[in-house]
Amino acid sequence: MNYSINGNSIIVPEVVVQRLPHYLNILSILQVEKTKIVSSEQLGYLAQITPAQIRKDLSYFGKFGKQGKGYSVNILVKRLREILGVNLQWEVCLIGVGRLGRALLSYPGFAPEGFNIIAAFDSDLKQIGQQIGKIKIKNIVEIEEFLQSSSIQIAIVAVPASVTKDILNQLYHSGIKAVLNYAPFTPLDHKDMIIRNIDPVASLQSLTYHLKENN
Amino acid sequence: MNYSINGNSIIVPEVVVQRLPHYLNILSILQVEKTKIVSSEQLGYLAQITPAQIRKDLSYFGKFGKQGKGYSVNILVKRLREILGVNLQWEVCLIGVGRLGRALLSYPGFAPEGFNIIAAFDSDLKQIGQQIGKIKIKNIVEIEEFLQSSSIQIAIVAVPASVTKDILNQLYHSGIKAVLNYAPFTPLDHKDMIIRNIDPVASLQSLTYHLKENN
DNA sequence: TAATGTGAAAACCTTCACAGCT
DNA sequence: AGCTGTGAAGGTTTTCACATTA
Repeated sequence: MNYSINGNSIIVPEVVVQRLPHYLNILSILQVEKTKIVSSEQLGYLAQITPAQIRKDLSYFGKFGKQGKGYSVNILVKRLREILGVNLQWEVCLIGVGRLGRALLSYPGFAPEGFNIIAAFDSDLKQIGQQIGKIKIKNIVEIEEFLQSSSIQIAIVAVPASVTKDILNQLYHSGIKAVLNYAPFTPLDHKDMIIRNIDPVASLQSLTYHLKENN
Repeated sequence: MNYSINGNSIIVPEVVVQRLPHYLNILSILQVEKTKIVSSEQLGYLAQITPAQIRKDLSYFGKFGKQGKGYSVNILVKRLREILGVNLQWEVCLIGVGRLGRALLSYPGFAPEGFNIIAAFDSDLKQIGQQIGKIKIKNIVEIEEFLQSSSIQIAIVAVPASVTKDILNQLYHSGIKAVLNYAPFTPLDHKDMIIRNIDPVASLQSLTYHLKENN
């Protein structure tokens, strides 16, 4: 993915982008603890990443440190939030309000980070019309129309495996640009719609590989 | 991580191990559809991975295909399940029975894959003693003793950020070898305890990077 | 003939090591 | 004096391309 400094577009490896939230997370804790300055050495220790890696990662986006001193925690937090786009508020819609979807609706971790679920959809007639907190569950068939009159770019998908592919296609055609997908992985290559999969079973399966005796 | 073929130990890159559940997932679907043979080309198309990558990945573990033909779906499923250790049943304990923990307890996706949550722990006195399905919630202080008289190697952690580090240390000292961690990332380097983090906020934050205008 | 299995090449990512700045 | 920022080196992962085999 590109990042431009002074009009020069630079390719930032995706692995680097995915480490930034982790840095930000640790820096935010330091900020709460009123730490003013942090070196790549200290940050590396806290993040379990080599100091060189941290400096290199940050260097893709500019020069944020002071040589001989380190990084200002406040400045680095501010800049990382800008880089990630987390300084903005993001409206998100939720697809699927089963057990998992409901847990996500009431998950208190999204809003403080600027992610606000403002609409929820399902296909189950028993669910449609129900009120959960501030949100009234809408019929999935209305989603395309709804998204056309909104600026939502992000969807969280928590639907059964059997309908995931259809839902993702529908979201794509409705203009959704990014998906956090809790359904078991559905490979789909809509370039210009980015999907992050959360699949606990796959994670467990790669853990058991390491637990087996005969490996 | 090592894998031995005919007594020769081979280093398998961790990225490779983490792709295997994905292959297995797609192959299982093919199996249900009664597909008998699949080529790396077809599998690659379905998995959105290059055919060469798939062949290379599989070659770390042996020769499963027939030249000129492709791979037998049944054989490949069987072998991948053995390689991942998913042909076995795994007992798992859950730490934290808040909203998320309860959703995980009733998540129907674990058991069919051989992951059985057989105990749950919390520190909240209101929760302790409660019965959820077949499971009675135990006091977290009893966990070390409990684990010593069991063969559980895997824990799923769904506790508040503030106590995650303590819990992970406690699990480590109780002999837990693998953790699926839903709490915001806690860097900790206990070699010989493997941690997989699931952090939806971090995932969303790396998505918004790509959605910003000025990148 | 068609597709695997695999060395070798290419691409990518991490670490090193030090010039340069404060 | 101390730590950043960064080319260059080193290591890892992916892709290529073809010999091999059913």
